[in-house]
Amino acid sequence: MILPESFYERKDVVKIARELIGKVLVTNFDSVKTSGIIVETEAYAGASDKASHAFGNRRTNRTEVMYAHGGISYVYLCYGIHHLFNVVTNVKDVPHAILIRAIEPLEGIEAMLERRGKEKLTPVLTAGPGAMSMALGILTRHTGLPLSGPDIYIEDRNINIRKADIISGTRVGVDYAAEDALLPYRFWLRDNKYVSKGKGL
DNA sequence: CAAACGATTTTCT
DNA sequence: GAAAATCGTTTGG
Repeated sequence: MILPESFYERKDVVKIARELIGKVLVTNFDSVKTSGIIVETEAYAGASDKASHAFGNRRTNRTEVMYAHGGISYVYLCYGIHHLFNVVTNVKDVPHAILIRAIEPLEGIEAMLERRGKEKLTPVLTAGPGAMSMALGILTRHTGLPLSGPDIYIEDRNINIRKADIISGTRVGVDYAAEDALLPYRFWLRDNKYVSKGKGL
């Protein structure tokens, strides 16, 4: 089933980030369906999180969509090249978001290989937020779309994930956030080949 | 209006 | 392991 809006509108962004592990992210652009199991996420707790674009309730054109109610997408262009896909959570005016960092490919692998210019299926295809977005065809113009479909949505397919296999740790690429860079806001599946290496660890 | 920078990935040494 | 690629957003004049 497709996750309902009530799933995203809860107030504990870290808990939602953990629960997204094992769910299935699906995109359906231009009649091409691609999907994968979410194996890595990071929580960004808005106003109180120095690593978040919305730290201190900073409000700009770019971050505006984070202040909407939960259940929509937030896509941000990083380093002028990479499109990073986030899920907006919590209620209106609370800018929480979850970065989806990696998936394990399920459907539309051929299309993903073509989008990435690859020939063989390797973890590099979708390990890492920029690579994953490109494989799924996600662009900045897809920001603000509802995650209830039809273009993009997240499903619960009752994939069995053992709680003990969900590992938490520090986030990647946010060293500048001082003490907030130490928070255990990153979650991933133990021993999964598609989890990005990040910089540390 | 001009300048600096980033929630990254790829490629070269 | 180190450095480049590359552009929208943000910030300062």
